[in-house]
Amino acid sequence: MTHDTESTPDLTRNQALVFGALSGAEGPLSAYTILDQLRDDGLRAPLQVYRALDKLVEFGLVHRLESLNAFVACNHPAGDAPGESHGTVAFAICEECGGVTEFAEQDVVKRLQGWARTEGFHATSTVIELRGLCESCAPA
Amino acid sequence: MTHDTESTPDLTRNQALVFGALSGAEGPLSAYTILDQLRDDGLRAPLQVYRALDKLVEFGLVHRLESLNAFVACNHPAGDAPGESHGTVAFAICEECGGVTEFAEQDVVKRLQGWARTEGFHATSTVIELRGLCESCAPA
DNA sequence: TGATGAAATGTTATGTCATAACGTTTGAGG
DNA sequence: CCTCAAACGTTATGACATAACATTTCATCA
Repeated sequence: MTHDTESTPDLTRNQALVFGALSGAEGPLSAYTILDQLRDDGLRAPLQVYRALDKLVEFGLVHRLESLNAFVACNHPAGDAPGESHGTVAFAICEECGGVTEFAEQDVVKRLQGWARTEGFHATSTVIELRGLCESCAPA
Repeated sequence: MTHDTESTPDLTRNQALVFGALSGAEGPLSAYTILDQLRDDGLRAPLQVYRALDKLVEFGLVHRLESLNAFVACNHPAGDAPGESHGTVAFAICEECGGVTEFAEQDVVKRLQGWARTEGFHATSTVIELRGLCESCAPA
């Protein structure tokens, strides 16, 4: 144990390898793409990657993009305290360059929570993903 | 041609079969579940279902739930003119009973559009899905 | 009427994403 | 040291989706 008030937990070897692959990537990666990149590091089966991904998502270090069946390293743009990190975030996914922008729109989340409250729906997770073209890739 | 100002287009046989299966279902169905239900009607291959689904989604009669890899018949709760039907809608998916509630929160959409505008992101589609427990299934 | 072209269809094969089930290894704490 | 939970390794299988190619349907129009 590396002592640890409540920050990022120690990663196991496989978790570190998978997180490294995602951190170094320009965009989202599928589990099988990650596996291919890590063959030389000893990973051999999809399950090794999926198990690491499950944990990394649980730790909040990685996000799963539902509309892509792929994963990205978390990159929320600024101040988050160690204890309680982020809540719901949204993603803008460029279909041209593959780039993903993570953002938090508190008003959006509040509105959705409001709807849920009035309907008695108890949300455990929320998916918000925009698909389209980023500024660089959009036609002039 | 059944003349047609700009309402729902005529469906082909396969499209009608698939739409019928989704309309009759209590919750979302996967393409393969639909296929199984339509074997007796002559459907034999996944592609027949996927092609029909593509069209139905294009027509706005069916929605794809990204976080479930499944499909539901559209059921937006009220007034929509024939010409321009709905824009972005959101879904609340109960993980206990499988029920799906479709809803439109215009403020949420506006906020996301606002973010996109300021970032220069040109969204072509938007996914909003809440996962959790519906009122009936939530613990007392 | 009958040529024609776009859309839909039928079929086989394959690609991609994800987990079940089993046994083994690792390592912190008693 | 023992023990137990967590992580790991491996094989097999399940679930979701599309490529490629041949054929049929049917509204349009010369």
